[in-house]
Amino acid sequence: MTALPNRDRRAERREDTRREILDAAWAVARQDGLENVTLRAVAERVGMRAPSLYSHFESKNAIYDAMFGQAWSEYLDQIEDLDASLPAAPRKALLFMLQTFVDFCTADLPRFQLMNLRVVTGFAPSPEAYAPSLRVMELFRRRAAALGAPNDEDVDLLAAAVGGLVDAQWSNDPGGTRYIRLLPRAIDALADDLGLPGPKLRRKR
Amino acid sequence: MTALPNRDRRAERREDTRREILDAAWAVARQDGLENVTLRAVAERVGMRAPSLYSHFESKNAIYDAMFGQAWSEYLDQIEDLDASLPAAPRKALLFMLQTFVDFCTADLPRFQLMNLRVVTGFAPSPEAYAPSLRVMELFRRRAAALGAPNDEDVDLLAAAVGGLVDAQWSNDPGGTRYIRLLPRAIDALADDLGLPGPKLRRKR
DNA sequence: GTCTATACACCGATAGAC
DNA sequence: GTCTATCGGTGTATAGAC
Repeated sequence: MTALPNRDRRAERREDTRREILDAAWAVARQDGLENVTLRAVAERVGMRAPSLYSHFESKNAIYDAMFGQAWSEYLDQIEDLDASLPAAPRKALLFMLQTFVDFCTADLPRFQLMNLRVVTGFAPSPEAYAPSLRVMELFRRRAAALGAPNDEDVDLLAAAVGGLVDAQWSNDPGGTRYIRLLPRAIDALADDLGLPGPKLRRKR
Repeated sequence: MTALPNRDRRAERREDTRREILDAAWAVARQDGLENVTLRAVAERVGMRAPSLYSHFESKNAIYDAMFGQAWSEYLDQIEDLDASLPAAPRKALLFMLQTFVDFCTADLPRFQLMNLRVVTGFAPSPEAYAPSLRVMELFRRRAAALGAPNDEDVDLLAAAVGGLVDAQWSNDPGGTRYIRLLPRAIDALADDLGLPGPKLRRKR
């Protein structure tokens, strides 16, 4: 009976290659647009021929799928250990949380398109890739409940409104702040409606 | 000196053909998805070969452009003569206006994607096609001002939030009402923030 | 297992005959 | 104005070298 190595070096290398391919895909997406990602362009960036990618991903949509999961996981990592640094005031805490999402989404257009819009037709995230986005939503619900907004509908409305602000920002004023600067006002309005304690984030006009 | 006919029959026929092509493009978009529209599929539907479309549109993006303008014009027509039938209560009037937009956007996914999202990369609407969407926004601002919301920022926030609701509806619960049913609550919250007179659309929890 | 070479069917677009 | 023929590109599939 031979001893098994305690690390599977082959699997590690495989995982490295997969990550390298995904990095290349992100780079191409940022340069040429999310749906202008081509297997040939990705392959060239990692020093391969296009068909070789099929040794690591079973299709182009599988690459999109992995990118989708990667993006949400990255955001999840960023907010997971944030409980300690949340402000005490409920509205400020809400703003802080949502602002991290807005910042994350406005920093990278193809990432936002992949995470929040259904830009790539024929692509629907697999349950596995969808999981981290559900965890984000769950975490958000838990924190909102702790702040005094226990209702799922409230969180849905807030999430949809924030997504709408980011989308409008990218669509109508890319690089500017015309829409996303309205986030504090949106939170105040909703918080008032929910009966969340003050103080208000913005002065009333 | 020969008399000119008072109608340019040739131009009329040309316009008819253009409209026929656009109708076919919408049909393909609804069947196969907005970005799976191919010139060959559109041409087949109108009984042509693909290259013949170039006699009527200078590129595929020009077809998208015309569709974009068509969609917004259609919505503009629908709401232009609505002043008379608006409810008297400000919040009800606001809800009525926004509900027409939500209904219009939830009725047809490719149309919504073309109007509100930037799904087709490399496509940006021409100034000419963009005009009717600006007229819709202008009309909306005018009516909101008449209802007591004269500030551009308020209208921006409301528009972005409504767009977010529709997008979340299509992305996470297509065919359902989970998000769009929150419209009255969203309006109440914003209206309270703006100091718009009641009565409220929804009972407070 | 990993990669290359090659092929296929499709895409948007153009040239030129009629 | 519509056609055929064709171009360079695409995603995808498979055979086979190593």
